[in-house]
Amino acid sequence: MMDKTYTPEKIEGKWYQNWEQQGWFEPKGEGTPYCIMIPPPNVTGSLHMGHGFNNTIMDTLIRYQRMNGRPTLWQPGADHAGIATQMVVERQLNAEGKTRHDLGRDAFIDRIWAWREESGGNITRQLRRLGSSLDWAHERFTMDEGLSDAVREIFVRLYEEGLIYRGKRLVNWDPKLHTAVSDLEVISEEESGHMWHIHYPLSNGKGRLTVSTTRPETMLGDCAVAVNPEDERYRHLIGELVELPLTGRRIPIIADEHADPEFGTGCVKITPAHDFNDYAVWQRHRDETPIASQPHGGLINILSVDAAIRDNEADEDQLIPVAYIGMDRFAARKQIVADLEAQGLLEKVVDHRLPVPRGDRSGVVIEPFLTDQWYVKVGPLAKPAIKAVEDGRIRFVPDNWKNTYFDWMHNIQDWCISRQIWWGHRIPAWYDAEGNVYVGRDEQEVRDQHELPADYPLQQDEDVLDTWFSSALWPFSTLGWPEETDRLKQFYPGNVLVTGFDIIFFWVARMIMMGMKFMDGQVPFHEIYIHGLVRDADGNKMSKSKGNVLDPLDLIDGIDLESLVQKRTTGLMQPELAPAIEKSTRQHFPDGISAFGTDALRFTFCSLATTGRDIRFDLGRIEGYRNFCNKLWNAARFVLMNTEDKDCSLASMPSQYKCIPAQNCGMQGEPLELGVADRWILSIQQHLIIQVREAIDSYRFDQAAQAIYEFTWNEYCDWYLELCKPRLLSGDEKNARVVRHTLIQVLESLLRLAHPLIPFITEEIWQRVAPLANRGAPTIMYQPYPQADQQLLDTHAEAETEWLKGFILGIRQVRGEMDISPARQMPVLLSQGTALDRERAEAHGESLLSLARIERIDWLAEDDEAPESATVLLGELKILIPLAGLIDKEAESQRLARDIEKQTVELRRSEGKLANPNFVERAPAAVVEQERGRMEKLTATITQLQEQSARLARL
RNA sequence: GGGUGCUUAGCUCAGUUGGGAGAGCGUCGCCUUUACACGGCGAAGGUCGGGGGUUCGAACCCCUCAGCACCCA
Repeated sequence: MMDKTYTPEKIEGKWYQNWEQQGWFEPKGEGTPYCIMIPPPNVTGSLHMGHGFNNTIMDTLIRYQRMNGRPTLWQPGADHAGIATQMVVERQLNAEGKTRHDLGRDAFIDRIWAWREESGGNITRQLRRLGSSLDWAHERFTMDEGLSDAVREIFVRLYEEGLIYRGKRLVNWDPKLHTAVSDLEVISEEESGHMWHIHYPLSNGKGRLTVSTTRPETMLGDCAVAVNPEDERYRHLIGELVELPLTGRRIPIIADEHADPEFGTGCVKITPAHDFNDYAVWQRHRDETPIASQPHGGLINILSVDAAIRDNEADEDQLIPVAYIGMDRFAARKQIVADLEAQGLLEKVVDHRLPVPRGDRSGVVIEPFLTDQWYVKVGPLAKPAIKAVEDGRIRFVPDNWKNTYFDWMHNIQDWCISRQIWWGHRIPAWYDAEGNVYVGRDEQEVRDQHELPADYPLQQDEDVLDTWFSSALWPFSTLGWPEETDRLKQFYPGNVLVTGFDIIFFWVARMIMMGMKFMDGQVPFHEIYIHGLVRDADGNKMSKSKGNVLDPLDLIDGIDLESLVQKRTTGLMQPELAPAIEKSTRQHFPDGISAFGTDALRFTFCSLATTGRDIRFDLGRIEGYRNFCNKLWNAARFVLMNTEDKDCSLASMPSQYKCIPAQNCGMQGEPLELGVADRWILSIQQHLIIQVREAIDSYRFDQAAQAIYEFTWNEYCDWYLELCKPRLLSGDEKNARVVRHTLIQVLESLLRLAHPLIPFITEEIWQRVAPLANRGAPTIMYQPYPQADQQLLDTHAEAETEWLKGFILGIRQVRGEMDISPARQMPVLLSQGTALDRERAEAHGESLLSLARIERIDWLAEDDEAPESATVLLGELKILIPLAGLIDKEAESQRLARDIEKQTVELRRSEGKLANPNFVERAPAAVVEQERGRMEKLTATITQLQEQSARLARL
């Protein structure tokens, strides 16, 4: 006997272990391969709800295709998350009062590896708890040897082709982390600031120019003041010089389009080493003598790696005024503004909103900074990648995401790939004392290639590569590239990439570029399913600092309030946020979170997978789906109670269920005569199968989940099971056998149908149910996914069951509206009606008595006067429930009045439409016909109801 | 400034090529009926953001306004 209540924790762990131990997650079989590349989670982390969502979808697809008989590959892995990981370990060191420099590079990296050993397990444990059927034997990590080989190989090949170069450029510099970061790692948001208006006196003493700037401290590095060549106010000054305050330098006034006459004073200071726009201006003018003759050709860096004012170099004289040397950029700003004011050169300060760029990891203001960096020349790689999406070799789902992709790809900038950190793939470039650069797979190769003797001093580049560089190779590097492995042949290209829209630029586009470049122009995947991002119940993005993250495991296992508060408030980057987080946590989860189990969580994720961008995660939803699991569980419990150790007529399965006689279930092998209800449920299950397959094939997991839910609860449980009960109790063994047979068949295939979404509960129940259907097997995982059987479609049975439902619903409605207890049985009289009604009423007498709780059904003779009754109309048929102390006459007459009112409104609309000649003439005939039918039916119904109402009043 | 998306029941969301708006949760009423109270039965609840247009007919197509969200510069 099954437990009365579904308890996920009793089944989930056991099944996962079993599946994994049996090796069932590895690709098997001969068919067309199916492969999904996992978006590698970041080793520093633990999985959040977004991962849970993403993995549920991938696992559902994988399980679906596996059941369809295809060899499926879904390989786990993680990326090394250079900056994030290094930060985590550095924080640990800080707590010990050390820095990474105390340890040195090698010891520090050892330490990170050690840390990864313990933290990496966290993610894999979570993935397992989610039921992910990943091929664990082939887990990969971007820093493992094979993938590192791939990284070096690609770097060298791109370099040799001129697609990787080194250059001194302005980069986004993170002054806290001391590294360059790519454009994508900079988050620019509007913040409050100021606009300073500063006077720059003309060198000839005949007046001054006023520049406006949001960053006055950078003036120390100015090389010019630009005005718009069209600007009448300043045109005559072009070519003159101004005194750069505080520095004693003279800089030219130049003409450049960059100066916007509408903005501020129309005069812009040009600081090419500290502003991207100014750098561009400088590039346009650097050959002009007034610029070229300045220190460093006008490209004057004034900051240190910490974004403090730097010291002067030996040959610079006093380029940087000594007064400011060593001051942090913000302190320097204050001082410089004060000094300008003291000299009467500050005109005014106004409040100003401006976009401020911050590092996505460090949160500090990013500084445009002049450094040597490595770049990928992206243009040539982007071209074929754009074409692949244009001509449909790669398809976005939903389709319009391709526009986002095109937008970015058409305006793509060269990619800065070097990072000044230690954790990552070290750049395979070596330098000699002369400043020559040698790129190769390793130092020996470099020496061999360039005929450098072993004692010739070479120094490897200190920098490492952007993590996304290795992630971009993921679809082929994880399959063994550059070796030509069988896996690579079998599983590249993958079928679909499942991911959120937030990494289309970071990852998706780069994988396409690299994949096509190094896999002979073959795309890495054919479809990209872009899903929404999981947000909290209020629609806010989940983040550690907001303290609104949910751990999928806490939804599976449950967590009490105190532990949840604890979890959310420890290890915060900004500990001062803790009280607010605690408060809102207590408010949102006053009772903590109860245990819902993996299947409920997965079903919830599936049902949330609509085409929208935001997915609000509401506890009410998961609770509902936990209840669904319980419903399925109890339906199975009912079925098993009535079928185990009983004759289920295994010998005569309908077409798709052909099988051999079972040993453990007495069966006579007699032919089965399916009843209407049996044919009905089998028929609508075929519709369900079609629906679910279509839904999954088109990535509409919400529709798949909805259809399964609807069928299971509202058809199979609410109607079929209820219709079975009287038949099982009737004592008619032949009939009971048919019922048992159908109960089992429908449940068994329903379990297979639902398995990709809710793997655990389906496996658990299936193990008990399948033998009764003569399908016993070690796992449901490799059972065929149901296919609709046209022969089981039965429109007659469907129509007849609709009639039966209508009958029962009508009576229940009266009962409900009159607040009649279900315990109270009621007699029913039938009058009028067609021959078919009589036939059906006869055939379904028992079902009607049972489901509508009817005492007895009698037909009213034609000349008999009906007693005072409540009336339900079912087409021609009148169903009468004698009031007889059961129903208040007044209440019934009110009920009728309400009904007449409702129907009349409908009738008016219908009549109005048909009275419109345009409608009758222009609308399709079928629509007009439908409208006529509707009107006739309404008219008849209203007439009947009115008659009934009048009769009631008379009596 | 440019772009994308959203606005449907109290809440969260579905809604196929335009042909009488649905679900889950919540609410209200009746009920320990032998699978399930994580339940059963019934009910109430909507100017489909506002306005205009196309059409015999618009939640759906077009224009416009408003609000919200995100992306890019």
